Amino acid sequence: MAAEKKSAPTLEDVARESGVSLKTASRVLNGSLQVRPDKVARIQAVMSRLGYRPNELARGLKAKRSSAIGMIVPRLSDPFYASAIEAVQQVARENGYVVIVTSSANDQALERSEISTLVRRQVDGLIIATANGKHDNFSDILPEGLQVITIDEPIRGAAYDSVTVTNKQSAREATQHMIDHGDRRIVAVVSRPYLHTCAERLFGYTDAMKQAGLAPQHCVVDQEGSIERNRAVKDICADPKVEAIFTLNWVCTMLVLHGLKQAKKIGKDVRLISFDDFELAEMLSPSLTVVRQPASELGREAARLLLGRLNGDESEKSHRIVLPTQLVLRNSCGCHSR
Amino acid sequence: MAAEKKSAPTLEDVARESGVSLKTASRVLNGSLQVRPDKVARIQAVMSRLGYRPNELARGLKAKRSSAIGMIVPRLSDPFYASAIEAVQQVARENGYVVIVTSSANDQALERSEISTLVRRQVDGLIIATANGKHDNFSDILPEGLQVITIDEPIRGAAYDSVTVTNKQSAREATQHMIDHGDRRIVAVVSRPYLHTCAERLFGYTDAMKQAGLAPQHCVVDQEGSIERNRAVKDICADPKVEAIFTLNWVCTMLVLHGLKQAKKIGKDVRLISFDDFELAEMLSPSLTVVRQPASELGREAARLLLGRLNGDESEKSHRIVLPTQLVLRNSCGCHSR
DNA sequence: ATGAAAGCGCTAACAA
DNA sequence: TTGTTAGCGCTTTCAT
Repeated sequence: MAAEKKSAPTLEDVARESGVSLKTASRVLNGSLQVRPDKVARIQAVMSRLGYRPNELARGLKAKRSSAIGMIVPRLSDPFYASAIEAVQQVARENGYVVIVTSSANDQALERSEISTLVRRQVDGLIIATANGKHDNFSDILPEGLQVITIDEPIRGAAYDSVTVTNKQSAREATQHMIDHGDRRIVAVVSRPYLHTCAERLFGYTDAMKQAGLAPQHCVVDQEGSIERNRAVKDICADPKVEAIFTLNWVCTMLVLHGLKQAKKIGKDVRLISFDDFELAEMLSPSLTVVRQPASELGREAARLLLGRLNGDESEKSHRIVLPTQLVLRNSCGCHSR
Repeated sequence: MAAEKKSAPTLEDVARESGVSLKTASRVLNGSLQVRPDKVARIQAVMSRLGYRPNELARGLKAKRSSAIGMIVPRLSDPFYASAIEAVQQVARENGYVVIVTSSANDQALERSEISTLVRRQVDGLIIATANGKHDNFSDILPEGLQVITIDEPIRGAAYDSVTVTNKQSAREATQHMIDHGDRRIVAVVSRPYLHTCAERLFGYTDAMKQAGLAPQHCVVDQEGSIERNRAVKDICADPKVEAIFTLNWVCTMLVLHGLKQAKKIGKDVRLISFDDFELAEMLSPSLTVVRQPASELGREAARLLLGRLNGDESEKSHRIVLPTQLVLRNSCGCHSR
C-alpha cells in the first residue's frame, strides 16, 4: 500500500489517514466532546488499525509536565523502602503517573546528583527518604515549582510536606516494655545516629531509661560492615552483663541477630526488641518483638500528599503526617505469648 | 535586573545571555570540541549562573530516545525482585539511564497495560519478570525497535534475550540432598505452577524422586491467601507422615514456615529446604537450608544485556544467560553444620 | 568556528 | 464542530 513506514505512527499519520486535521485527531485522543460521534469512531478505528500510541514525551514537553514522579531512597532492597515504593507505585499508577526510582546508597553526593537527574527528567514531584536530614542537602538544586515530600526522615529546617512515624514515643514505649520485664542493663544499637529518625529513637530510649533511673548506653554500628567488622556490637552481644538490646532499625537488627547467634540465647540470656518489622520476625525462635512501622501506609500517604499538591493543593503550611507504630509483642522481649 | 522570569531557563536564555547562537550553546552543552575555549567558559558560566538544567524530555523527543528503561515485576516488595531492581538501577545509572518500575501484581491484564504505559513513555528498553511466561502476553503491543529482556521467567516461544537460573538442575540437587538424608516422603510446595520457573523446579524435584524410586507429591498454594486459607498446605504441615518439605519459592516458604510454626519442629520432625534465599534464613532456628538465587546478578546481567542491545548489539540470535544457583547447606535439611 | 532555520510529536490559541 | 498557526526545548543539516 503506502510507502515504507519504518517509525511509529504519529498523530499526524492518524489525521491524514482519517482525512481530518491534526487538531481533530488530537481532540479525539484527549476525549474532547467537541467532535462529531461518527468522526470519533472513524478516527479511533484508524488509530487502532495503525497501532497508534501517543508519545508521552511530546505531550509532556508541550504541557510542561511529565506525569512522572521521582522517588529516592537509601537502599532499594531494604524491605522497609521496598514496601514504601510498592505503595507509591500503586497510588501513582491509579492516577496516571509513573515512578522513577533511584537509590542514594546512603551517599549525600550521589543523592544530589540523582535528584539532579530526576529534575532534568522533568519529574512533577519527588518523594525522598533522604540519606541525611541533618542538613538540607538539595533544596538549592530544586526548580521553583517542584513538589517534594519527605518520608521517614524529615529534613531539618525545610518546609516540605512529610510523612513520618512516632519515633521517639515508640522507642520510649518499647524501652519501657523491657524495663517492665525487669531488665536494667539495656543497650541500644543504632546506625547513622546523625539521622533525625535514629536520633529521635535514641532520644526516646534515653528518656525512658533515665526516667526509670537507669543508665542509658548505646552503640553505633557501621552499616556497611559485617558483624566481624563491628567489634563494639560483637562485644555487646557477648557481654554477659547486658540484659537486653534494643535495635533501632532493620540493619542493626540483622547485625545483632548475627552477633547473638553465636553468643547467646535470645529471650533467655538476653531480651531483644527491634525497630522495624519484617516478614520473618514472627518465624524466628523465639519470635521477635518489634516496633512495626507502617511502611506501606507511609508510601501511600506520601503519594497522596504529592498528588494533592500536583492537583492544586496550595496550602501555604506544609502537611506533616505522623503515623503511629505498633508494638508487636512476641517472645524475644520476654513475653510468653501463644 | 531582567524582567520577571517565572519558568526555568532554557538553552535559548543561555544563548541570548551569552551573546551566542542557540546552536553554539547546544554544542557546549553536549561537549562538542568545535567551540572556542573562551566561549565555552563564558557559556558555562552563564549556565551555572542561571541555574540552567537541560530538559531531557525535549532532548528525548528530538533524539527519539528517552534514556529510560522500564522494569516490570510481579511484586515490588518481594526481596528477590527488590534485589534485582536494585542491581538494574545501579547499572542503569552508571550508563546514564533511569529506571521506571512498575508492578504487574501477578495480573496479566495489568501487565499488559503497564507495558503499554511504558511504551508510550518511549522507554528505550524493557526488563520483564513476567507474571506468566506460558503465553506471550505482550509482544503484539511492543513497537518495532523496543528491546526486551526477560528475567527469571522466560517467555514461551519468544526470542527475547533472557537471564534465568538453573531451575531444574538446582531443584533436582536439593531434592537429592534430602533423599541422601534418608527422607522418603518428601513433598514439594509450589505456587503458580503454570510458570515456567516453577514448573522446571517441580520437574527437577519429580525427576530426583522418581530416580530414587520415591513417589513425588506436590501441593499448590494460593499466593494471596494466608495459611488459614490454604488448607492443603496446612494439612501437609501437620501430617506426621511427611518427612520433608521442599518449598519452591519465597512465598511458599513463608507460608510453610507459618504452617509449621504451630505444628512441628523443623529439622527434627520435618526437614525443609527453600528455593530462594533471604536475609534471615540463617537466623532462623534451625537455620534454613536454601537454594540461593543470585538476584543481584540476575538484574545486573539483564541490565548489561539491555545496554548492549541499546548500544548496537545486533546479534540475530537471542542471548540466553543461565546463572547457577547455590545450595546453601544450613540446618533445616538435617545437616548439623556449625 | 558559528549561525539560521527546520522540525521531533503534540496541544493550545484563535479563527472560521 | 473543525482547521490553521504557533510553539514546548532541544538538536541538526547546511550554509557561512
